[in-house]
Amino acid sequence: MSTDEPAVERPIATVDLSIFALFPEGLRILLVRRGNTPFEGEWALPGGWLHANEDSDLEAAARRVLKDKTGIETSYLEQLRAFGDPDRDPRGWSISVAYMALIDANAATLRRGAATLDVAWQPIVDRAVDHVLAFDHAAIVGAALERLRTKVGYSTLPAHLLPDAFTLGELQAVYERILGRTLDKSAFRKRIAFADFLEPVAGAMRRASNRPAQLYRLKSPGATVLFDRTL
Amino acid sequence: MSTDEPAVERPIATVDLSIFALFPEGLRILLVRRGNTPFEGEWALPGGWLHANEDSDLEAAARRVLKDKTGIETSYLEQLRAFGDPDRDPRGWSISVAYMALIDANAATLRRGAATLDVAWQPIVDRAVDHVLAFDHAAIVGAALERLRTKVGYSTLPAHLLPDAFTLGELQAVYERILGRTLDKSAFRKRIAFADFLEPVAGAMRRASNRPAQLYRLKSPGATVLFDRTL
DNA sequence: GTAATAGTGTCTATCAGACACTATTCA
DNA sequence: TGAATAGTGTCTGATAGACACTATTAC
Repeated sequence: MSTDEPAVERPIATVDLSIFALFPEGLRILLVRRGNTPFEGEWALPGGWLHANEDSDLEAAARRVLKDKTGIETSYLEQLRAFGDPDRDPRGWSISVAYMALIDANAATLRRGAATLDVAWQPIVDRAVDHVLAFDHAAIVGAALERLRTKVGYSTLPAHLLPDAFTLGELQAVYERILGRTLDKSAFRKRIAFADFLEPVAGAMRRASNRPAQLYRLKSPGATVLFDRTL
Repeated sequence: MSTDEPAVERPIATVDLSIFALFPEGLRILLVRRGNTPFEGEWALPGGWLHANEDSDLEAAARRVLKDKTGIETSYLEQLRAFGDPDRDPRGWSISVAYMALIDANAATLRRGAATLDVAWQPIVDRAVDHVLAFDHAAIVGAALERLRTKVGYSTLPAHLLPDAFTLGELQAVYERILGRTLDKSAFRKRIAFADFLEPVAGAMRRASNRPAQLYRLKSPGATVLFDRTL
């Protein structure tokens, strides 16, 4: 890092979030409709400027946005990467630090916010959103989906799309829906048992018109366990 | 992304590089000694401000820094992530977009540059640099080493630390030095053959006082192949 | 009983790692 | 010849996936 600060303006810097949740119809992403220029009226990722006096770092800014839009404070949140070039924002050279969050759809209470016309869960169809998005947000969503699909294959990440307690059958269904293929029940359970990241909730069972299923929760909700082989 | 631009100043934004190369004594990282405030006289990662009229995006800025310091244009370059908080730079809220580069030590010609007092390959000892570094660059180096060591286990990444043509024995030695353990020759070669990312250089052999070894090169120097299992 | 899902056991093809063996050069 | 590294073949323990089986509930 040199100190030859150029006379030109510093770049615009924002934090933008790809917040995913699983619905009965499939995977959805939280989008907002912009109430201000540029791209007024268009759909975009929730995000915003850094608040210099409020945000202690980039992740804190992302958590602030997540809480503002969904009310959720504890959730899986991971930085994807930074996107930056002179053209993605018509106001000039800009940097977006992109984050991905996974939440339980039932735990979120959407909040529109002052600067947005609308906020909604939009379906993911064919690995993309079926809307034109503001800025380069379509590319950011593409990178987030790529990361999600890749990481699902070798991590405990999908558990964050479920409520705190869930059955192994429900967890397997989440993996299958995101991977887009069926998994063998026996092999899946061996893998989960080996990874050793779940603990049974004592006495808690999911009851239906069949044999009841044991409920499990994450041993360490904050830690994501990586498998050493793909599923 | 909302448009409620605060009255406060936009953050400082820089690109900083962790450039690694393998020397006979071990892994080293390229550092510069700063010639300007803040942290004048201290060692830091090579990096700098975005050049609004010159850089077409963040990676172009990183490639510009890489070329300025080493003369190298083609190299493995990967964004780590962005680091940002109000305290890492005494001048105020700042963002560093961190990149990791791997180069062949013999291909680099170090260039000091106007704003730096010195530029040198510093050894990596115990997963860190044996110097106090400016800003939060020690944390960035730690993240780069973490990414390097993790990714080596399941990718073709170490090949970029070698010259264009190399033997399988040399490639195995690079994996072993970065992983810090020996690998079985037979298993290693089976893995490399399965990954199918090398091609023999016709007729080119490494000669010594033993059986000559076939030289190989990357089929696609730009693409990094990921294994589906760890080494 | 049936329907439905939970949960477990067994078999097998595959493969990573261990290890030994052959091959080819220089000195 | 010996030294050194290149390159290959064989065996074995571990295991992912296929598949069948048992278990337990509601109705």
